[in-house]
Amino acid sequence: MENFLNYQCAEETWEQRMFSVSSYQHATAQPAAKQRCQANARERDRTQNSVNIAFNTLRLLIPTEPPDRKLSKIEILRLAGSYITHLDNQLYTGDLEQPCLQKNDVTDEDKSLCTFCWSAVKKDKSPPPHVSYFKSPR
DNA sequence: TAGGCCATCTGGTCCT
DNA sequence: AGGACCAGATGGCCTA
Repeated sequence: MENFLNYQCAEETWEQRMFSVSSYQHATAQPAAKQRCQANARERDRTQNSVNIAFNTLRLLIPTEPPDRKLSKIEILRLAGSYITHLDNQLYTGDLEQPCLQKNDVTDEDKSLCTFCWSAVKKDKSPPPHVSYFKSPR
């Protein structure tokens, strides 16, 4: 029974899927299978319409270069955190003209500049080749 | 080809 | 009881 329920049903209705199993299984497992497919559909809908939209909404708030740069979900989360830190630094110093400095202990002169300040500072010139925009720690 | 990323399925837990 | 939420497993796609 467990094996029978362990199937994919994204592309077909549960009734369609029922035709591919034995009549015994069909007769005994139909209600459970239907419930499972309904639960799958709800979960699919939740992922697509709640989780992914939330990620997309968050993505729109993160400045990148280029603006439409593709970000993975983990990058969105990490950069959102970095961006909040960046805004917090600017709020703390009260000086929006001065680039905020990262609070971590990086020694490289280039890397001591906040990732998001790079965006403002380097708008007219490209960054050094060893510094990529919005690096995410991996 | 290995690794990263993603969508989907699944079963468990919690909530209403 | 049924739905929402969550995390693990799995398989497909893409890229270096």
